Amino acid sequence: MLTQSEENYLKAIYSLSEDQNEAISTNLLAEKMSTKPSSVTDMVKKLSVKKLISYQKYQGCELTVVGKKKAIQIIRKHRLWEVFLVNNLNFGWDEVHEIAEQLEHIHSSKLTDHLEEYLGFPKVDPHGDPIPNKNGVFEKINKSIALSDVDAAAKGIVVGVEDGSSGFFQFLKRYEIGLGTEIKVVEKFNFDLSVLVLIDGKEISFSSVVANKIFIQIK
Amino acid sequence: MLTQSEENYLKAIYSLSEDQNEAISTNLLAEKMSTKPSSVTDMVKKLSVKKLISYQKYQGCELTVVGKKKAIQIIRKHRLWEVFLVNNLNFGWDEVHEIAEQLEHIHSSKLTDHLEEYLGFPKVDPHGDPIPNKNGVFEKINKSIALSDVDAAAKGIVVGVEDGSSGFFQFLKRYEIGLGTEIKVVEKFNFDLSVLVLIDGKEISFSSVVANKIFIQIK
DNA sequence: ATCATTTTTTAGACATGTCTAAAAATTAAC
DNA sequence: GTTAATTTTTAGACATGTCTAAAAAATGAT
Repeated sequence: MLTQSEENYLKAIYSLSEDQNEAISTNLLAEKMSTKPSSVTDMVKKLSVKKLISYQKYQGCELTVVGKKKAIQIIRKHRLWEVFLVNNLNFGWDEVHEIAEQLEHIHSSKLTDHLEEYLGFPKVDPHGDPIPNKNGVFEKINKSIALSDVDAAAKGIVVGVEDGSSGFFQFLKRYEIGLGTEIKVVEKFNFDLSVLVLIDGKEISFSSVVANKIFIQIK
Repeated sequence: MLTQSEENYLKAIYSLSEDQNEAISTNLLAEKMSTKPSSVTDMVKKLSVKKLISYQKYQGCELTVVGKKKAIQIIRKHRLWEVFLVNNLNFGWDEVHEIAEQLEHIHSSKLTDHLEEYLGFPKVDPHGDPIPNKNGVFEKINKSIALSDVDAAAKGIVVGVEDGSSGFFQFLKRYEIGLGTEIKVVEKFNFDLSVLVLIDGKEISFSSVVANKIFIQIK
């Protein structure tokens, strides 16, 4: 039986491994876990003994097949609980994360499976992230994301805009933006939350109001 | 924020306090918690510093008003989750305790309240135990219990029998047992799970099959 | 009222998961 | 390719919650 801390490390390693193919460095993992590198070294040794990760001194760590399965099962629980909280208990999608962080550590696969069935075998959670099935299988979905939430340098195509005033649609028309338009985020400005983007070779600055309403899918 | 261990101690002290009015002794609490008296002493000191219990060396402990409120809130969560597991997720009433022991430690009063509403403000859990409301108020219910589950020396009146074969009703008739009949449990035998009871001054031995089907309410 | 038994507490230990400070290994710079 | 900067590990510490063994207090017996 894994402790909550061990489970959280597995989840963090899994998450970081999605963004890069190499082994996860101690420092990177420490930052992700909001802890110190020395603490990470200790934990990484323990998980290595348990064969959940492979780890060589100074070489970072990687999930083993077993470790990856464990991580996916935790993510499965997290996302199923988020669906329950939003769909059944009327929580907003933005307030469920913290509670799901706790619920994901409940140990009972029967509970998870019954919950999944009760929810009607949902494919994605309220944030659009895919939910692994009982066997850990899930589809990699390129979910849409608001321009305001995209990291700088990201490139994608417009897959949706928030239904808004006709003024907003005029705006989109003026800049020749529609579904399928390719947008690249050049820079983001924190002082006013505006976003500088590149569309068809032209640089345009979007206010945060606009950036919140345009959704792109990153390729 | 209380740790799970602290919460479990509060719950145990509350539970023991229901059966007796005096302070809870260290040994009794140790047995309830399946731990050693020395561990209890340590924890009891900590809870005392936090003003959740009153404790004097060698004099046992008692919940303070604040401690009692915390304990009741944990029990509230436990019982609400049991209702959810049985009513919504199709668990049997006998397999939910362990899972509820985990769920009761999720920290979010909003979650508890939303869950309660979602379940339709149930008054009792699947075992017939009352569920405290948001303010910790609940009715003390003398719930019915099968003869097979009653402790020796308990006395009560029959409030129900499980619907069974006509042969069972013949049996009840033969012994002049019906709703309202007073039954006292004299002794229980583990080797065959039979129960020796006293009805209207006569001693009768019930097989476990029968004891499972007769429900009494203890006064 | 003293002695024996039981209960409870203390003292010291261990495991988990964290930290700081210092040492060691790796990587980068010239 | 040696030095400097960075990364990572080690060593030792601390808090939590547990334990064992021994001491202290309370209870019970005569």
